[in-house]
Amino acid sequence: MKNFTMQEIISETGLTADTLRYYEKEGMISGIHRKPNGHRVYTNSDLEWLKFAICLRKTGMSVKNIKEYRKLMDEGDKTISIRKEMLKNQREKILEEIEVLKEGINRLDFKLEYYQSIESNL
Amino acid sequence: MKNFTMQEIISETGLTADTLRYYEKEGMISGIHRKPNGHRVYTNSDLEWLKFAICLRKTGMSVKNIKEYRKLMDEGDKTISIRKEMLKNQREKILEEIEVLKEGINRLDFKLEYYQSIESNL
DNA sequence: TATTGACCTAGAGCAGACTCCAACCTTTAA
DNA sequence: TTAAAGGTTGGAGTCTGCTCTAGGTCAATA
Repeated sequence: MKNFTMQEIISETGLTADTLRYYEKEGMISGIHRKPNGHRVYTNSDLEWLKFAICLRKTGMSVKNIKEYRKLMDEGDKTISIRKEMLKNQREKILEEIEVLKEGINRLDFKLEYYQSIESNL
Repeated sequence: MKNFTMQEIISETGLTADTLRYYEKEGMISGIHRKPNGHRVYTNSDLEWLKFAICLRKTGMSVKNIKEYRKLMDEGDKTISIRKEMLKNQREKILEEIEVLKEGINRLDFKLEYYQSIESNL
C-alpha cells in the first residue's frame, strides 16, 4: 500500500495544504498517520476517502455533514443503513438542484433570444 | 400597472424583508419608489426583475455580479451585447455545474449499490 | 555550517450572504 | 388614546468555508 506526502495529496486532489489541514481539523478526515517528524502520511484509503469527500462537497454537502458521514464510517458496518439514507438524501438534493439549474438555463435562453431579436432589429 | 407592498413581494418571491432590503442596499435592486411615509412601493417591473435576479442567484451568480448586470440594464440598450456575454457566460457555468452534479450522482449510485450488496449478504 | 524546502501549530482574518437588533415612524382599529 | 400592524434605518452579528500569518521543527544540500 502506497503512502502519500502532502505534496502528492495536493497534486492528486487539487486542494491546498491549508484546506487539507482545515478538513482534518473539522473532522472531515480522520486517522491520518504521522512520520516521526510530525509530517502527515496519507494512505491509499485516505486518498480514496478524500476524493469521495471532495465529490460530496462539490455536490453541496456541508463540511459538517461529511464529517458526520465519516464518523459513521468509523463506527463500522452497523451504521450502513444510516449512511445509505444520508447518501440517498443527498442524491435527492442533487436532483432537485439540477432541476433548478435547468430551469435557470431555460430562463437564460429565453432572455438571450430576446436580446437576439433586439439586436437583429438595430 | 399594479403596485406591490413589502408583504406582497415577500409572498411573491419567498424572500424575507431583510433580504429584500439587503439586495437593495447592495444595488442588486434599484430605483424602488416610496410612499410619502417612506414605505417601499414595488412596481410590476421591479417584481419581474426580482424574480429574474433570484433565478440568477439560484444558479450561483453572486450578488455583486447581478448588481453589475443590473447596472448595465440601467445604462440602456448600448450595453446589450455585454449583458448577453454575461448571460452566455453564466449559461456555460451552469452547464458545467450540472455536469459536476451528474458526476456526483454517478458516484453516489455506485456507493449505494455497494451498500446494497453488503446488506444483501448479511 | 548555513540555508533551503517541506512540513508543523495555533490562531487570526476574510469574503459572501444573509440575519438580527434597537429605536423610530405612520396609519388604522378598538 | 392607546395599541397593533406594517413598515423604516444604521449597524452589528452570524455562519460557512476557507485562507493567511507567525513562529517553529527537521532533513538534506551547497
